[in-house]
Amino acid sequence: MPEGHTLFALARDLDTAFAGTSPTVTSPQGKFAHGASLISGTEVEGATSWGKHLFVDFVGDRVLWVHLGLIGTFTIDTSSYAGELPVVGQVRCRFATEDHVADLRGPMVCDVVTPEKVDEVLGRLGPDPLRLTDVRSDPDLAWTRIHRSRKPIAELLMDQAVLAGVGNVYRSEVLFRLRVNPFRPGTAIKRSTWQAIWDDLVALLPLGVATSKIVTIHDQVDEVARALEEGGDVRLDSRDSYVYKRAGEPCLVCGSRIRTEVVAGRNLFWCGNCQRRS
DNA sequence: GTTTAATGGGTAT
DNA sequence: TACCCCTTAAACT
Repeated sequence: MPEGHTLFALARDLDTAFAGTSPTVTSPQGKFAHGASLISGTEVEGATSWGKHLFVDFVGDRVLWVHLGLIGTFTIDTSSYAGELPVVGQVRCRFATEDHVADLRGPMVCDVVTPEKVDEVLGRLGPDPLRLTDVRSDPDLAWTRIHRSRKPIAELLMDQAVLAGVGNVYRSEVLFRLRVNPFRPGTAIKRSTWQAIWDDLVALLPLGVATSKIVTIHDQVDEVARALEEGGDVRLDSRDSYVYKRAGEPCLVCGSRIRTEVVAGRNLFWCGNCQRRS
């Protein structure tokens, strides 16, 4: 269930759990047996993410490269019996120390690679709104591709070479929040509109990291942002969206029926009445 | 019990 | 554009 916020939080949590340790790495399911043997017992230097890609750095220039795809999960268990945690289901890769067990299931990519390969992967990815401090995360890099492309903006937002980390929920929701017509070609999008989309993602994704939910409804965004500023507990029970998965229901703003159509291979949701901006 | 959808993306046609 | 892969839970029969 991964968009960029999920991977960012996962990298942070893996880093906390395993950096400086030398976990036993196995492949209970067997499909990663060789890769696991290459890194098992080696010290973890740290874990980072870019967009939907996760990298776990090991001493000795070996990197575990993971992409969860549509259905992958990577869960960390910190129970006191973690070292004896039974294997449930198809576990491609397990990290285990005395204190923690992390199980990877259903990834699209799980490979041991070199730092050079990581650079190659990063080179194919656009700016990540969660990595603002990195020089590679310049929104102008995305703009260069967007304003030259005749593809609809709803498709461009999903293109990881344009923008890294946005998936099917954030694209529908951010386009609604900014009232942008999802079918406008990149060539028709105003620069100020792109800047507004980027700025909104920069604001929204950290809320996703903090809550493990995609928060886009304005009231909830305000509530979570305030809680974060105050450093308090960030809790959010409901999981609402303006348009995502609400086909046929009334728009929360104008009451029109929310529409849906497959764009870039996934179900796009939008309000035809509210979203007219270019 | 079987089918489908799911916050993804690569490769072939 | 179509097909394929990966896993799981919910929606079907």
